[in-house]
Amino acid sequence: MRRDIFQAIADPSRRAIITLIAIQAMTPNALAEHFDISRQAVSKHIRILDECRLLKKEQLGREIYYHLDPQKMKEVADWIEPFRELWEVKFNQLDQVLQNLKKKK
Amino acid sequence: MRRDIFQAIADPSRRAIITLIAIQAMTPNALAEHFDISRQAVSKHIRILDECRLLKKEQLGREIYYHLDPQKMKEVADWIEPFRELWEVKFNQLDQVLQNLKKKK
DNA sequence: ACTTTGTGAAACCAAAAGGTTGCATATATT
DNA sequence: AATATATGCAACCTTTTGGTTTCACAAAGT
Repeated sequence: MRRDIFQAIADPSRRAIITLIAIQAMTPNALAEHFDISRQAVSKHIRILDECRLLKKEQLGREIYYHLDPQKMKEVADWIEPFRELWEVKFNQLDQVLQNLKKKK
Repeated sequence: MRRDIFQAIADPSRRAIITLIAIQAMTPNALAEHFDISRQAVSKHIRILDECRLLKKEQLGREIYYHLDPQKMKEVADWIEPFRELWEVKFNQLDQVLQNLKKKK
C-alpha cells in the first residue's frame, strides 16, 4: 500500500475533510454529515489520513475528535516550493512587459 | 475521469516527470530513460499531465519537447497556502517555549 | 439490565489506475 | 524507395480505490 500525503490529498473528499478539521476538530459522525457518502466511507478516508499521520485523535468518552496535524501539510508545501520561482519569474516577465508598455506611452 | 492536478501529482512517477521537465524540457523517449517502466507507460503519464494542462508541447520534427507550465503548479500552492499559518503558528509556539526555557535559566 | 449511540473492521463490488504488448503513423535517414 | 526512429493509441490484465452493507463492541442513556 503506497500511502503518502500526495495520495492522501488526491481525493476530493479527503481534501474536504482536511479543510473541515483544520477549522475545527470533528468526530467522524459530524464529518459524515457534510458528505453524501456513508459514515463508514468517511471512516475509511479518516483511516487513510490517519495512516499518513495527518491526524491527531482526542478521545472523549465514546467520541473521537480528529484534529489536523499541520506539520504534515508542510510536506506538500515543501515539495511545491522549488517551483515557486518558476511561476514567479513568469509573473515578473509579464510585469516587465507591462512596464515597457508604460514607457512607450 | 476525474482529472485534476491533485490526482496528477499523486503518482510518484508523474512527480518525477514534473521535476525533470522543470529543469529542462524533454522528449518522451528521453524521459523514459529515467524510469524502469516502458516508454508507453511514460507516454500515458504524459497524457494525464497534459490533460491537466501541466505541459506545453514544442514539436521539432518528429520529436516533441514537453515543457512544464508552472502556472498550473501554483494551484497546489494556492490550496496549501491557507494551512501555512497553522504550521507556522505551531512553530511560533515552540519558539515561545524555547524562549521561556531560556529565561528560566 | 436493556437500548441507543459512536466508532471501526470485514466482506464484497464496480470502476479506475497503472502497467504491458502490439499496432499505426509521421518524420528522418540511407 | 526502403528502413529506422519518435510518438501515440488500443486492447488487455492485475491491483488499487472508493463505495456499499453487515457486524462487533464499547460507552451513555433509560
